[in-house]
Amino acid sequence: MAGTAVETTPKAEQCDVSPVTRLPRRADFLRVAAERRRWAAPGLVLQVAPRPEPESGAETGVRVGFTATKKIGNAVTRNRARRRLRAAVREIIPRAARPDCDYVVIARGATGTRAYPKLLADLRIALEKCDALRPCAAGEAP
RNA sequence: CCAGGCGGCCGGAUGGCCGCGCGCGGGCAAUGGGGAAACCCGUCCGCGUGAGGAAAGUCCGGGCUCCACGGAAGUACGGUGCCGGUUAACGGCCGGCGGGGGAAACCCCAGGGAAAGUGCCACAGAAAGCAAACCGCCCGCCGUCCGCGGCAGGCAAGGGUGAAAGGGUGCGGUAAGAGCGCACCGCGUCUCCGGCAACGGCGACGGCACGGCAAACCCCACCGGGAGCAAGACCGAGUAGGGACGGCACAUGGCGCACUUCCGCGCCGCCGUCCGGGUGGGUCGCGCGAGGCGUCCGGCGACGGGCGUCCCAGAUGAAUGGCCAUCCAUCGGCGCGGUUUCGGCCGCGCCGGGGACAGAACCCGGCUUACAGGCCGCCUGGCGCC
RNA sequence: CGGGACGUAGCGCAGUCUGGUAGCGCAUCACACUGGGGGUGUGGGGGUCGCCGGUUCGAAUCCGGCCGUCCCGA
Repeated sequence: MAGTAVETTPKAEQCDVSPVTRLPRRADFLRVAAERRRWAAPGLVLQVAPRPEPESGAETGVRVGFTATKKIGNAVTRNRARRRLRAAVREIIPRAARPDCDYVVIARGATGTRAYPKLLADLRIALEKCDALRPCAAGEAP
């Protein structure tokens, strides 16, 4: 499924990839959570909020933050969950997500053990359910 | 070969695709982007480098940083606790000593003081700490239904209670008994000897006087200022109810320096100038160190010293990864072969499972706890063979 | 990073300082009162005292080490 995006060269012209940066501040996490646009999949929870307009107008692409709480395990478990989510996000978000939003991905207990293709599917479905699919990529959804 | 004990070490490997942090070099992007500013930053390529033995728990000890701090004596509080050594230091470690366990190798022990004092020892038991006598034993006298009973004394062997009952075992001794006498053991005191010491040993004397609990209060000896990298420093915007400095005013009082005493010190009100708080703003602190490895010397050892060599993570919503393949170690099942002390063990093949505990956050020395599996060395005991 | 509290019956708590018997309320069970339910009364059952060691004759209690939960401060 990663191959489909690579092969669609003509589409890539109109649907170019957005650069992904991290969301580092607690205030941003709170703002995204307050928006209450969220979807819980078996492997992850996704929260979405429109990015506040930077008046200078320079878009920096989508911003993504990760959360792994103590509830899902010790430090090793949390690190592994966050790294898998990071890998999944890198594979999906730049092409499939609306570029004018901020995202927070929260790890769940199954994040570390869920089969990777299913984790990718979880993220796609969550984007769709949160109405955060990139318009031109909507038809590409499985 | 089997069983056991001790010490040390390792803790998956190789490859493919796609990525991350930091450092260095080069190209492109510049009149560049974000931001109030300090300050931070792109993209492409190459090279280097990137978690642990416990990085964990945060139980001790230090370095470092800031704060506090005048001195003396005593008190309080907390910790440690056989002796000697080691160390920057320790509650760690090493070597001894003593006690306990084990057939042995070896293992375990908060192991100072109970004749400084206070307290406790439930239940049971006559009696629980100071000597005493419930059943009992015995001489004498009296009575007698000849079983024994009473009185006056002597005794603590035996019984019984208990975790513990005023030394233990044996012989002698006696009316019965008793360290009453003797031997051995234990205990105490003293002399001498060995040892730096803890302690051990020989001997003499004592004739049992000294129950246990100090992880009960306590006594003795020694140690201890407080806080922690969110320490702290600088930069930026920028304020007063805070601070510093200068001037004026000023007490007899109040507060503070753990407590007390003595001496000592600081602060309090007004004006001016400068600084200054929060907002988890930014940068530094932030990796050459009680450092790693090798080797030689001293030491039983912990450890110390010399020489050579290496530079070895620095994130901050937090890099060190995601996915996959093969191999190896290994586990379960089946089959075949070998061996056996009939419990098993070893080798080969096939199928399936499948990587333990766990992630640096200022650094270091320990301790404690978790951990699939494996390797090496030494020691003790048993069996077999030569 | 620093500090503190708690863990005892199904639930909520005493007992721990000062060591020897684990107790109270609710719930639960049986019986009685009632035509039945509720309610009341009487009686009963139920606890590895978070786990592992140590001290002691004896540990829920004292000491040490682990585990878990919660709460403060910076």
